[in-house]
Amino acid sequence: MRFDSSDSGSDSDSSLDNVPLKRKLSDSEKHGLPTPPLSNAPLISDQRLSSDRDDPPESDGELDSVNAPADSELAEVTDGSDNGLLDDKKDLPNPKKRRWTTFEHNGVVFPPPYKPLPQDVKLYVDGQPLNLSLIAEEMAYIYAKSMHLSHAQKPLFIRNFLEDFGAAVRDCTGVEITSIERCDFSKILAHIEAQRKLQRELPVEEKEKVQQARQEEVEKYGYVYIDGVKEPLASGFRIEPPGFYSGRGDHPKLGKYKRRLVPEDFTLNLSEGVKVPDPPPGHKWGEIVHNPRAVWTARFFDPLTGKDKYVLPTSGSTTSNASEQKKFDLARMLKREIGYVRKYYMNMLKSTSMVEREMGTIIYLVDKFAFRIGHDKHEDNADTVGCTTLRCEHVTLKPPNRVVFDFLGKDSIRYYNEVEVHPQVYTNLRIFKRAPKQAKDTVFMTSGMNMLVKMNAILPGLTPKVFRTYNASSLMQDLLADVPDDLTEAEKVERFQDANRKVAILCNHKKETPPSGSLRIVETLQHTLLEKKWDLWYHALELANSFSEQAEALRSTKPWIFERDSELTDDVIEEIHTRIYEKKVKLAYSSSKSAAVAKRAEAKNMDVELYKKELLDRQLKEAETLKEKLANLRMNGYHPRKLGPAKVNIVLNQIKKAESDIRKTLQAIERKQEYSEVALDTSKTNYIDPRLVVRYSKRHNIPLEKFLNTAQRKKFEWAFDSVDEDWIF
DNA sequence: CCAATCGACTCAGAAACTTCAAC
DNA sequence: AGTTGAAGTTTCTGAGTCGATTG
Repeated sequence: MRFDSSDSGSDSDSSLDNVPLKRKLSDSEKHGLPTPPLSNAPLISDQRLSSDRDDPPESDGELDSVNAPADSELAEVTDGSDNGLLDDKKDLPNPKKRRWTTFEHNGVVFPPPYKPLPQDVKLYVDGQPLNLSLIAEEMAYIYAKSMHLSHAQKPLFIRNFLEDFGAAVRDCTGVEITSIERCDFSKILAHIEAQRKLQRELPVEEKEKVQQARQEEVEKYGYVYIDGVKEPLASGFRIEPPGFYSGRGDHPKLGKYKRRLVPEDFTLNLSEGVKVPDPPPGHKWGEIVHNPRAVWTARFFDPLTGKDKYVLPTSGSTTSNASEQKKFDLARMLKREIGYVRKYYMNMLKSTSMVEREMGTIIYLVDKFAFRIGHDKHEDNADTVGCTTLRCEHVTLKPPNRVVFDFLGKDSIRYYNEVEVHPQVYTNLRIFKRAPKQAKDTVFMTSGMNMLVKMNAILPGLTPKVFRTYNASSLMQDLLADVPDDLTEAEKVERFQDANRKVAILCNHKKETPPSGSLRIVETLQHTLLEKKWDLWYHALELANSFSEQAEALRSTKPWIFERDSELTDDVIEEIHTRIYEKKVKLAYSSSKSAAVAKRAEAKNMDVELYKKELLDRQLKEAETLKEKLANLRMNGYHPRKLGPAKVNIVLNQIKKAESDIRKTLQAIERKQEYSEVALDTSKTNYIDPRLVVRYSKRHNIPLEKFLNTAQRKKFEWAFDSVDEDWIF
């Protein structure tokens, strides 16, 4: 037992009194026992770093079995005079360091100016057309373009929109708009639709011209030359047009107007002596700076959010590749040290210092559930939380050691998970939840910033995010290792996707699902399923009617086959029958038109048209006969004709086929649904070490294209060569 | 000194756009 | 054989993290 039983689960925990009310680290707490001294002295010896097979035992990732490190062991790791991680830290991007000597680019692309609507296209308020100022009209136009989107339906969005748009309308017309219902955008909407249609129907060569112009724009503005090397920029070099704020979740500023940006809003970053790009005529750049410690080319202050926005090099650029690789190598470093790190924070869990105890608990959660750390944020943001900002209402305790987490995380994506935690973690959570709180009802007092300091003290370079990367990549590696060699390529691709999906679930990456049943493919599958269920039941009835040995045998082994599925109501069966009939008719028409039929006619030396017609007639007749037969079955209560002994085996096979079809269809539906809410791309692009993908591809000799799309392959080019099929994360 | 804020970067899902394939 | 919807891909910009700076 790692923890004193008197400590865990006991109400008499006297250290409760020590719960500090301030998010503040006193010196003694920071260095509180029983954790090792946390000076800047390196913690990790060379030997520990160089060997990844040396880790203290862990039972398949279960923390519960991790023992606290013996003092001697800690002493040993504390003693190391040289620290590989620390060395590595020297290579981390050092913001004080110069990143370039020459830094040259052509500035940014502004969106085209607003083109006024034709005279006869107006906004109507209370049935009256309004003569809007250019700016008010532009707002109306932009709103009309996106009014169908779901976030634009939210009352908050409409309220904020009406506030800003209403002011603009009042300024130019004196009309007060008090509700959106009084506004009629239909004329503008129709105009937008007409424009779109025009765009769609543009001749091919015109479309190509547009494409080419866009390409030239990319060539001119889409790159920065860092020390003479051409590096691609993220799409932000195209400046965002005016719009209405589209924050996620319940963001207080949803629907507020974002005005058009002008060159005066921008700061450009360039090296001294290079040509400053010409601002658009009649304008000046806000500021020109020479900041060699940063790689952004342009920046503007967004007055709505109060934050700076940057134009930066994008994936595939040298700087991005380097930090990408650094990120994964740091995560690999954590993998090698994870035994040590886990012991360390498991030790903290029962510290007499409440701050230490909190921090241990936080690291446990970050490690085990891949939570983001969470930082304090300003109130006029959506109410989302990370680990250190969890409030008591987000954490429900269920004795003896189950916990339900239910909160909105980044992008207001809901995290819901009921889990088992280590008993000590459970005890700690109970103490923290019960402790008297200041204004905010947060579970923990420690801030995310304090956690950064703490983690860096445990392992230089370690941050909360590293746990996410490490756990994602590590899980991916384990899951891929389980894939046997003798599967087909398709199966191996599927296994890769399944692994990818499990990683995405760990990271809680989600996507909006289309309303259930709206997917045609799911509907078809559901129909197929019902059809197969009908098949099964019908053939079972036939078999039962044979009074054969086989029927009796089946009745004793699989009695359920003879039972009518609860979904097969009379109405449903009638629908199934209609579909079967319609399908047959459709098939008749399409097959009679096929080239194969024409060929057959020629082979028989018959008139093709005549042959086709005869065939069609025959098949249509068959369809009618089937229809009647099915109708009769329904009418007389599903009594198929008596089955002769010769047919028994045929029907048995049909039953077998129906059974397997049902199984396959159910699997297909399940797979479809399982994938419908999970976003695979985010983890593939940001958390799974691309070298794992390359290794899998090489090991099973499957082209990389099956796993990564064009953009991802470009992004991960740096990983292609360094990896063989034995590479280990 | 240290908590709050700033600056610069990575991560994120929705929507738009493009291509593909099934009727 | 053209339409239509789904799947794949790109664009867009918002929302985090985290190291440095500041008051």
